Amino acid sequence: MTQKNIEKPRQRAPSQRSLQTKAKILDAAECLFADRGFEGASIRDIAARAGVQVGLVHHHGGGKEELFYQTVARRAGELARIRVETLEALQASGPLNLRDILDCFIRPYVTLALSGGDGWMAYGRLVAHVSVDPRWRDIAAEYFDPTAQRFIAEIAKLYPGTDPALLASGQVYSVSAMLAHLNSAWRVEALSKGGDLAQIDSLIAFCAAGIEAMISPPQG
Amino acid sequence: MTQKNIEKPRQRAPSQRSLQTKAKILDAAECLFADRGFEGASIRDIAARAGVQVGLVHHHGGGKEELFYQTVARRAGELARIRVETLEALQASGPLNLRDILDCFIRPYVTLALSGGDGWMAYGRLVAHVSVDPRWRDIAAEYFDPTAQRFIAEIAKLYPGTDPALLASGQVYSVSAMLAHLNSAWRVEALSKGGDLAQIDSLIAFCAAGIEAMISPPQG
DNA sequence: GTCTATAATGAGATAGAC
DNA sequence: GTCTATCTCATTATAGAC
Repeated sequence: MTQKNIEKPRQRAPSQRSLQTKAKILDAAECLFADRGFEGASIRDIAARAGVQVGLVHHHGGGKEELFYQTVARRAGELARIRVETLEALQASGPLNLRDILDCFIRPYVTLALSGGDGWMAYGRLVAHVSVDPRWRDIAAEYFDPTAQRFIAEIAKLYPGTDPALLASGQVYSVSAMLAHLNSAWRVEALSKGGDLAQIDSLIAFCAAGIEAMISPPQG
Repeated sequence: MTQKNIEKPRQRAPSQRSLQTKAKILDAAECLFADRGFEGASIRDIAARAGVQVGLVHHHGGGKEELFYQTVARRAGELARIRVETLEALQASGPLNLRDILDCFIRPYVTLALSGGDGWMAYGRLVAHVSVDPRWRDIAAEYFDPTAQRFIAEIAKLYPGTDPALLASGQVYSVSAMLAHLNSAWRVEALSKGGDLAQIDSLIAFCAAGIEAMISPPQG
């Protein structure tokens, strides 16, 4: 039943307590890396927040950089799976338009962030750090690019002959807007005193109309 | 002729050499803060890149956090001035539509980044850090919000009665897309092998159409 | 203003007992 | 696996000569 990657033969499975400890460490690392970035979060802060000893963070994390990778990787697989499953489920019900495809990409993530617990919300801030910093380009290439490529390919089917760079730009702009939607509520509030926050449908409408406008500019 | 802020009475104006040293320090800080974030860039790295001693960075910067503020502030005033002047110049020639207004906000920045020297390009990455991290909300409120408010107000004139939060969200999404345009060329390249990069007009089209779609959703 | 030198702290990482 | 204790190094910041 388990489909965990088995890289090396182990004597035995990790104990229940070990798994819990590792989860606590990843939870703490996720939150602190998200809030303060890689250098801004110290191993000691992470250990303190997880309620464990400093040495344990090294034992489970295998160094700070490796811990950062693990923190990003933990939810990346599940997110990619949900996105693709959502896409394929909707495709089974008929042909999709641009907005449908973007909806399958954006809505699962935003929904998880808003109702999947603090971890998923922090993960959005973490991904924002990864997206901004070329230093983490390997992480982005490994965990995010495959899904992004898949969705770009779906969009390309709708607009054959379109410059791939244009579609890629639209994807990148849309991801940045999605992350801003999740992470910049404080900015929106500062700029609009007293109004309600924009909802997810507005975000998806923004991205879909934006991509359409890029691809098919007004004639003349 | 000088319009520098004079906060305290000083014996004399700073020497030419002092100004050059301070500029070198701010240049180095700008680049390193932009690349590695606040904690990721050390005073020593900044001093080394500026070609000065560690003590001088403290002398001119007044501590690391104060140096970060100064680094953001240095170009913020000029950027805000150019944006508003561009807007008012275009307004003098006739009524503006949404795309015109966004053009006045986005194009000056992107143009400076692409042709105004390495400093302005690095500044885009620096602003991205400020925009992501609530820790710097005071900086954003002081240096970026007034201009953003001005442009939001102009857009609001075009769509009276629109929810202010919707306009603020559109502004935040647009800024995030603009920063992605400047900072995420590496991501676009990874997602579109070999194609040309999208140009600034595509970005503005993306933002304008996105905002229009948010404000006036398709009926039905 | 500039430079050298150093203080004071916090960082990541590890060793070894249990 | 977990914990305590420690090592080693880089960091910010400052003091004081020039």
